[in-house]
Amino acid sequence: MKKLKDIPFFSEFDDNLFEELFSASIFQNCNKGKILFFEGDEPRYLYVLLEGKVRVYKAKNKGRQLYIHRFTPVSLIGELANFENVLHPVTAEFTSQGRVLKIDYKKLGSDFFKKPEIASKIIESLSGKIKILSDVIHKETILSSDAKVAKFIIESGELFGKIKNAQIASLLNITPETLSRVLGKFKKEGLIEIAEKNSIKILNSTKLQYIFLGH
Amino acid sequence: MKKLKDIPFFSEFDDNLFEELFSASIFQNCNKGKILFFEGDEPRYLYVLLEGKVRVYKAKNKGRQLYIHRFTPVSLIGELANFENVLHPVTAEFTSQGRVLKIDYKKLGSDFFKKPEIASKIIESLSGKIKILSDVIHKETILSSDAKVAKFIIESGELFGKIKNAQIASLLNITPETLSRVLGKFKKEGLIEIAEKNSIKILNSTKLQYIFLGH
DNA sequence: CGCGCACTTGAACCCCTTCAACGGGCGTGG
DNA sequence: CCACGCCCGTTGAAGGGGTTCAAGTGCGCG
Repeated sequence: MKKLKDIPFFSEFDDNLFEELFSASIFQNCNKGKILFFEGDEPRYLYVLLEGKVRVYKAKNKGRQLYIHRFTPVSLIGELANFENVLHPVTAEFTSQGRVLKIDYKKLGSDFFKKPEIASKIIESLSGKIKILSDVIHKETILSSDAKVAKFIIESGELFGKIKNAQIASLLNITPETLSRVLGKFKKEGLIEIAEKNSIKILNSTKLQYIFLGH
Repeated sequence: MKKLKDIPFFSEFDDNLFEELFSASIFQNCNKGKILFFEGDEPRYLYVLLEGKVRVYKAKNKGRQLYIHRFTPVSLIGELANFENVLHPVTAEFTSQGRVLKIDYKKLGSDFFKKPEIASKIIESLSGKIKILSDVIHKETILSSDAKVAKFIIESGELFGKIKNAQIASLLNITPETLSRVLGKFKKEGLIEIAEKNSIKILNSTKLQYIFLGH
């Protein structure tokens, strides 16, 4: 409880609030691979991610996954299903060692979420998620693979060489083959070049930008 | 102002709240086709849809649109862009005569949204939107056209015959040709039949269900 | 009766995936 | 130090699902 108060997320909470929150919650350490909830699960808890990384995705055909987002501390996870009383629309899985505060929200008073400090955290978290989902929609339904890759190179180009291309492909929800072909094309057109250790150097960022904005 | 209080949405608000809200707001009557904001616009107002219908969509290639949702009264529209301070991710357009309350949210006190009655409306609205967006993601990235159509027949089958198939196709974000082919296939497989005035009769709802759930 | 609009049908095409084979670098073991 | 094997990225060819474009069909309404 001492520890919790040091976390910026909770720092504005007063002691009563803490008492109530804490009495309905437990801490849980999680290993890599731990599933907080599966897509389609009945919601039971609200999670506050305190340490580690959590990947959120939906299941697609043939065991493939639609990558949605990677959460880092401090984030609220799984609150939608609670407020809307629907099944979890996604699966949440730890991709590293970590720790969550697991809140049995049914034990909380019904007006707990109406307290300004809490409500404002919730609003913040929900809007953040809408933004994430809007982005996913934009990427998955509007952008071509070329555009996705161009965008990724500009925004997160430094990741090339640090993680495997197959992982990048899965962040972009495309196949490694497609990623390879697009990179090949960009290289041939002189937009980028592959430097040592598979890292990428941007040669023509204007044109890259153009690709992901307009086609 | 009298009128406003009769609307369930506002009925819990006390007079002070009303005063503040009202001082920052104007009513606006809107014709069919009126655009509240375009995708990419800087957010300036928060809208409360009081009458009429508002269609929300994103622009795709070649003038096509990605249909997201149709709002009916009473709904909050455009609040995301305010809270997250991002550009509007969608376009909002009246598809009928209607009326909005247009709130210049910058005129509101910074803690206006922290008041329990308001916060709780906001939370409600935001969670509703997350649900909408999750659904869009599910439909657009997981479901095949067959599955989309099967789902639509089950959930909104009564619309066939009432509106044109081309309109249904655009709700499903598929082309009229695809819709026609899928309906033809379902008919040939004995899942549905076309009754008078282009309406649809379900012959095998189990199998339809199966198509949109599992493939 | 005939016109027009909506729906249908066919063929080509596009984008991406899938499957399969290949190639190249790197570490490990001989 | 070389050779092997493995992993990862590459490349090619085929396939699939939907769109696009164009032509055909049927039906209601004047």
